Amino acid sequence: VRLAKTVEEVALATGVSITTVRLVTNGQAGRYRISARTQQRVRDYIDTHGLRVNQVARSLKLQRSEAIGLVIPEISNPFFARLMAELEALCRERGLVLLTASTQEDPDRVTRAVDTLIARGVDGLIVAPSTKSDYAAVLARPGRPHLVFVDRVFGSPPWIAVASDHYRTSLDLTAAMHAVEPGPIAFLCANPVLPSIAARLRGFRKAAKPGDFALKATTDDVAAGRQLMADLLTRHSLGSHGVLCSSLLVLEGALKEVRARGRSVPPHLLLGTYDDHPMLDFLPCRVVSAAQDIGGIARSVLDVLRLQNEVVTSPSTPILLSGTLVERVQVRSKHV
Amino acid sequence: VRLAKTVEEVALATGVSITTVRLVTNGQAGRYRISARTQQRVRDYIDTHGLRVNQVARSLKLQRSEAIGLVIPEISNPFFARLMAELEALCRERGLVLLTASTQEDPDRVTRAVDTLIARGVDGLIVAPSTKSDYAAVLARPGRPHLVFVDRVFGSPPWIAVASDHYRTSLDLTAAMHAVEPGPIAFLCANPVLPSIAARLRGFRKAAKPGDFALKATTDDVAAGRQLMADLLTRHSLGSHGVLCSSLLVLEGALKEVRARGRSVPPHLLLGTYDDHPMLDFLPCRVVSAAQDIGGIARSVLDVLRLQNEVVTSPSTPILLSGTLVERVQVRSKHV
DNA sequence: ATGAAAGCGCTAACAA
DNA sequence: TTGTTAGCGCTTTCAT
Repeated sequence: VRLAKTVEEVALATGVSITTVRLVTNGQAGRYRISARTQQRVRDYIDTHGLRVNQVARSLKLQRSEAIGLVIPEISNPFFARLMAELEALCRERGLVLLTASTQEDPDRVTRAVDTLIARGVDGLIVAPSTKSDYAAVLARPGRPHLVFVDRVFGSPPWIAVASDHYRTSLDLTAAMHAVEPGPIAFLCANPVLPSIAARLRGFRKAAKPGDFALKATTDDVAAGRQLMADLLTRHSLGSHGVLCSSLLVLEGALKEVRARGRSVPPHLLLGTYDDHPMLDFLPCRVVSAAQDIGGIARSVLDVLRLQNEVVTSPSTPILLSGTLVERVQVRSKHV
Repeated sequence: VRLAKTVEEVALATGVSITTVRLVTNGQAGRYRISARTQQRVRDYIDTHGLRVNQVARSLKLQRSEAIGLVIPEISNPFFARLMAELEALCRERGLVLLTASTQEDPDRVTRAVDTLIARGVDGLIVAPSTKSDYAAVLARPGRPHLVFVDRVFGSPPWIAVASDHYRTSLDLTAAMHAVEPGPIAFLCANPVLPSIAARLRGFRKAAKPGDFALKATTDDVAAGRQLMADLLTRHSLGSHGVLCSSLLVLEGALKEVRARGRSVPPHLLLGTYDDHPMLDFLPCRVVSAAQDIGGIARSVLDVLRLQNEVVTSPSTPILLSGTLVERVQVRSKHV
């Protein structure tokens, strides 16, 4: 591995001052009329050895870090893991570094994470909040990093937010399940206090047919899924309904419960879930899932995030991206 | 949300100098005999308003950032996602921030990522390298951040590395599959140039019985899994062998190929895979998987990572952690 | 018992 | 055409 040289090393090696090196690399060489020969010498050296400037000192001087902060509830949630991956890739393209903090859905930790990231001088903040809180303090102060909310749109915030259009997706997903299989649908629904879950529930109710019903939990995790499936099985057998899960974690829990009872998933079962994952291929039954456009969300977020101290634009309505249905419902021949 | 005040704001509000505020908050108040009354006033203010020091300036002064860098091939790989989550949690406990860069298995990007992170002043580096490269330059320079390798142990490095004991795990996993089902095992093996894959292959060969065989690919991704399964199916039917996949990505690809052929997974199939994932619950067949102790790896890494400019300890052999077999092989009753 | 001041490495205006 | 310098906000030593 050849590690890049510092500015000082370049200056020493080429026999010019540190200022000259920086003028050349900043493209200010023309403005200050550094001689072509000097420029070439510096450039040649850097081309072969590389250049690494101390970003800490640079950040202090410029009051700008070329870093942005991401605050998410949980890295192990596949949605947030992918969101983070997409954002990281986009940031790298733009020469930015992404600082990620996870908060385990603890509102206190969200505040602390935001504080930590501001202390580190991030140029922008992307936050998936756990509760409806007043972040006006961050947004109001001029010179503070600009903040964009993602995934969770509590109420109609006067600040900018990017999320999937869960309501519409839910309409489509419910309709798609009905199209595949006329039987009734049981909706295993995580805590509808979360706005994304609430939107999904509204969409489901709107598209529901007689016989469809929802069971609700008080969290959004695997345990909630187990509980919901347990509730369902006390009243019905698995084959009698389509089952729609409000998130992959709920689906995981629901199937864990089935396993725990020593049962297996009937191949004719119709399963629906929000969010998509390659491992849904593993399921032995028919599955309709609603993939979020995570790449699109990441791009939108970076588009609206103002990294310079620009004038914060006036309050705006949330940016909603539509998802894509993925149907794994083909009839499969018997085992290979 | 109440965001913390800066040192200057605290000093102004309490009517003392910035120095005094810092002496109090650094616990140096006794040494410099700040009056109890002053201390109390400062503390009270901070207790109610909070304090946020500019970490960028602090890092520049102290030549220490309380941040560590993590360089991984791919965030979307569940193993690395979880490793990152575990490291992030441990770092937060210790007041550290984790900077993560992903490199898509591109050795150039690894070097650039290391450079970027050093430029940001990280106190330590954790790297999952993509190839065997000479990182001696990083490790040799005194005053440079200490580097620990994780997951990938190329050769017998003269520097410290932490990984799972893939060889032993592979022995156990192969043996466990034979214990469940006497039939032969086909090992779908990703590119064995990766040291973890190579170790798994060695373990498989050691524990293999007559009739067992390995098919090899040239990458470690979903496409490799599809190809390997395609190869297998040209020669054999799915029911005739246990199938052992060298990683979850290979398993994903293998099952994608089965689906693409319009086939389904026979319930009596015995599947084995390295790495565990909750969604393995989704599979309709018997599964034996080998979970890595990712939490243990994260703890080990942070234990051996020297954040201060301590004397780098002498070359050491890799730290190998054992995994845990997870068997999903119980006979399940018919569908609920 | 508290404040003043230097210096971390960089940038950009200004001096030479 | 190139070098010198002030200052970003903090820590730490020294002066008051």
